[in-house]
Amino acid sequence: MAPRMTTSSYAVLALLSLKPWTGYELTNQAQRSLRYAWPKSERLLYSEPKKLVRLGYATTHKEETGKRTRNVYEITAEGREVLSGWTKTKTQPPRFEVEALLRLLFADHGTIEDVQGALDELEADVGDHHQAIVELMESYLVGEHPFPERTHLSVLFATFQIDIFKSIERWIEFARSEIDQWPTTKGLGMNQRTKELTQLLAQDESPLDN
Amino acid sequence: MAPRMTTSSYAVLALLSLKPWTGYELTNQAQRSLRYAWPKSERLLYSEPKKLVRLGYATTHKEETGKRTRNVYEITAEGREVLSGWTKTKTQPPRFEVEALLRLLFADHGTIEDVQGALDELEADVGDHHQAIVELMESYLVGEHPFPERTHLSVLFATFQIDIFKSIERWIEFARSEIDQWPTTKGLGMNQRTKELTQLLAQDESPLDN
DNA sequence: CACTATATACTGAACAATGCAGTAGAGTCA
DNA sequence: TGACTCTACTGCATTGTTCAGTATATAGTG
Repeated sequence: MAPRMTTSSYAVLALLSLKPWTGYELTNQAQRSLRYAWPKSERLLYSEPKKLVRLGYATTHKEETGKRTRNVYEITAEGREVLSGWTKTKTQPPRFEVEALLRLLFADHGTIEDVQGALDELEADVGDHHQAIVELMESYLVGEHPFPERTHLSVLFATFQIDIFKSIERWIEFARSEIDQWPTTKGLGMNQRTKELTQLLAQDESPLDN
Repeated sequence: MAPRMTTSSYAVLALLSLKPWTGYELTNQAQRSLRYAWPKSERLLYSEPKKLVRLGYATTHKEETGKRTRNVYEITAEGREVLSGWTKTKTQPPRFEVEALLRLLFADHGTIEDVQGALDELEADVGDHHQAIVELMESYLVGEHPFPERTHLSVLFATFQIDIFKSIERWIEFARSEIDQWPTTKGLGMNQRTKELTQLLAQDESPLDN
C-alpha cells in the first residue's frame, strides 16, 4: 500500500522544494528550523524523504565522499504539485505538551519545592529556545539567512516565538510568586486568592495583564 | 517484559489517586482536564489503566449496569508510592505543534489567502479552547469543581491557558495586519519592514509589546 | 410506544512516530 | 597515535494515533 502524506511529509517536501538536500542536512535543517512549529525526531526525518521517493514526489541518488555515501534527495514536478495542493487543505489544531504544567496540576502529590523545580526546568527550557531565536535574528541581521528571499517568512514566524516565550516566562514569574504564598501544595481549594483569580479568569481577564 | 511508566502513565495514575474511575470516565476526564497540558488520544487513555494494573499500581474489577459491564480502576498503595516518586524526576521539555505556523513558514507556496486561511483556522481553534476555559472558570465560581480542595491548582493552571490564548490571539491579529501589507507571499525577503522587525527581535523585543 | 439520536463503554488492527543502540568513515586537536 | 566530535545513516522495540467496529443504555419526539 502507498503510505499517506502526513503533515510531516509535507514539511519535508516543503524543505525539498527549496533545494536538494542530503538526508543528513534535511534532518538537521528540519530540527533547527521547524522545531518550534513542528518538532519531529531525527529518526522520522530520515524516513520521510524515502517515503516521498516511494510516492514519486522526490528522487534520490547517492553521492560519495571518499568511502562514504550520502543520499541526495530532489523534489519532482509531481512533488511540487501536491505541495501546492497542501496549502488548500485544513490545518490540524495546535497541540501543546507541557509536562511542567501537568506537574502543577498534580502538585499536591509533592512539595512546594517539587513544583517550583518543575517551573525552573520549564523556565530553563524556554530560556534556551528564547535565546536561540534571538541569536538567529542577530545572524539574519548580518545577512546569514540561508534563503534570503524567504526572510520575511522566517521573521514573521520568529515574532510568534519571541512573543510566546516572553509570555511563558512572564507567567512562570507570576506562578512562582503565587506558589510562594502557599503554605503547602495540598488542600488550599477555593481560598480568597483563588477566588479572586477565578473571578478574573471568568471575565476573561488575565491576572498577568496588570 | 514490564512496560515502562511514561508521562501519560503518571498522568492517569495521578487521576486515579483522586478517586476510582471507570475506563470511560478516566478517558473523558483526562481528555477534558489534561487537554492543554498533556493531550492524548482516547485509545491510549483506555490502555493506560490496564498497563497500571499489569504493573501492580492499580486494581480493576467489573461493575454491571444491566447487561453491560464497566471496568473500574483503583490505585494501589504501590501506585501511590511511585506517584510520589514522580515529582522528583526531571520533566520533559515542552513541545508546541502548530501546523498553521508551518504553513506560514512555507507561505510562499500558496497565496496570501491561503496563509490568512491558516491563521483563521488557528484563531478558531484557539478561540474554542479559550472560551471553554472561561466557561470552566464560571462553573468553578458557582462551586462546580469536581475536587473542591484542588481548585487552587486548576485555577493557577488556568491562568496559564488564558494568558497564552490571549497572547496567541493578539499575535494572530498582528500577523494578519503584517500580511495584509504584503503584495504577495513570495520573495519579499529582507525588505524595510522585515528589517525593522528583525532588529526588534534581535534586541529581544516583541513588536507586539508596543 | 416505537423510533431515533446521543451517550455509554469499550476493543482490534494498521499505521505513525519516538527512542535507543549500533555501525562506520572523516576531520581536528593534543 | 589516540581521543573526540561530526558526518551519515539503519534496525528494532515500543509508544501513541486513527479508524472502524461492536453493542448496550437512555432521553426525547411524533
